[in-house]
Amino acid sequence: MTYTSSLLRLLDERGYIHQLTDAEGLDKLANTQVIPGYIGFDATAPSLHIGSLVQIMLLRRLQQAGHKPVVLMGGGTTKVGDPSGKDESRKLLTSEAIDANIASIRKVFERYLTFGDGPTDAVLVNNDAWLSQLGYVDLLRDVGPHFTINRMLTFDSVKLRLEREQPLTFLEFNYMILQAYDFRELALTRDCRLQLGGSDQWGNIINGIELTRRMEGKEVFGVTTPLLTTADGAKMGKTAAGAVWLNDDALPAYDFWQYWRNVDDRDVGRFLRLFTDLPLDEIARIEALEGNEINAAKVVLANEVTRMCRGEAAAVQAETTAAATFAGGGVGKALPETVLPRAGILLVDALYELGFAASRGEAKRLILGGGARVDGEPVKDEAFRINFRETSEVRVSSGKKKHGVVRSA
RNA sequence: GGACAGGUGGCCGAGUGGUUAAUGGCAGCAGACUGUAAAUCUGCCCGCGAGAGCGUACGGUGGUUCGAAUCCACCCCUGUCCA
Repeated sequence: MTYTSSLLRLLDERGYIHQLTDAEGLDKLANTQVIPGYIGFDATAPSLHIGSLVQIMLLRRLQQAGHKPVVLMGGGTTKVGDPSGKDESRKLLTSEAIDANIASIRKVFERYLTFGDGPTDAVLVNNDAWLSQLGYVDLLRDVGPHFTINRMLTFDSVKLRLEREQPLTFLEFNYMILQAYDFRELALTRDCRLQLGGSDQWGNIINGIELTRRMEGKEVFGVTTPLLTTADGAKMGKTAAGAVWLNDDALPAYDFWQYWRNVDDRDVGRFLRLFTDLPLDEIARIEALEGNEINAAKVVLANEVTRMCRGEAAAVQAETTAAATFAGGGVGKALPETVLPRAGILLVDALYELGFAASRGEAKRLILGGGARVDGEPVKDEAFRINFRETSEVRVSSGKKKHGVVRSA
């Protein structure tokens, strides 16, 4: 359908919409009032990674379209553990750790959203505030009648575990109930009318909608985004070094920039629409570039996303460093760096210290496999020592993409 | 509580007494080709050690044996069915 509200038009044309519960109803509502809409985020780590970036951008779009973003931090649900997260060891975090995580994660949201007390200003809430107040019997009586086990068993997260014959604890089984309760709570206390989320959250969102309707007689809506995979089918955001974290202190800006610079050709246009504020006609123009020229679009993508997430200075420095490193064969400021004693050090140790190899053995194999370079020259001798005769800094590379600097002490 | 089936390296999954640091696949890293892309082909893929080698590893603990992921005992965990 064609939407009349600026909100749904914006989301639609930039590729955020996978499913929505009542397109017409939501479209109408978006035209008549400011809609507080929320998305839930996990608080198990001190930083979110780019797997959550669509969701963050979604809240940003909500605000851009004149509505109110509500960031729901799952401080309470974190204590229970999401069963869809495979069988991850749900280590029990202390309340202090969870609070610290939330404070850290908030910093990223502040780059994407405007917080405050105004009608369309973003707010951040923690579901621990209400979940930890719940009494078991009360909860059972209030919420229990609205869920049937029959239905709960049909949920993918549950079905998957059962089919794979993996354990699903009762604790985890309750996760969906608490999530549904969140929607009802936010609808009641903050007049939240909309929950957004990834397509894997569809079931949870529906549960919340149903529960809110049954308990409060209130109509609320849900929107999901397509599950974001890279063009070759992998889940987004995992690299060798681990997740692509959003927080500065979790991943250097240079590496963050490089992630975007290296996306698959086929992903460039989609990512530009989702993750940058560039106008659509501009995106259409640069994503049409072919062959080698598509690289220019990737640089734009990297610059825009890094600027938004890490700030202007970080983006500029990352680009400068990349240019110097790849085009000039030189050394840029933002490369990883390690300082080692003057007396000639083993290349093996340098690779290890720079984080290009997880162990010295791995570093050796890298050298023997022909992947190590010193100042651009391949080195195949695993006993190679770096000497600082001429200069006090040497460029050490693992493969063609990972570069670092070794300085003499 | 009982019967049966299971627990192997990041994941999946072979292996039922020795030549097994453990077949194969996925993921990952590197090389070639390229455009810091994709696809393809090749090599690597527990740790320490220059090396010979040493250490650690097949749920846990003991045991049998010259020798165990493989056999035995007990325990823990998971699944299915029964009570």
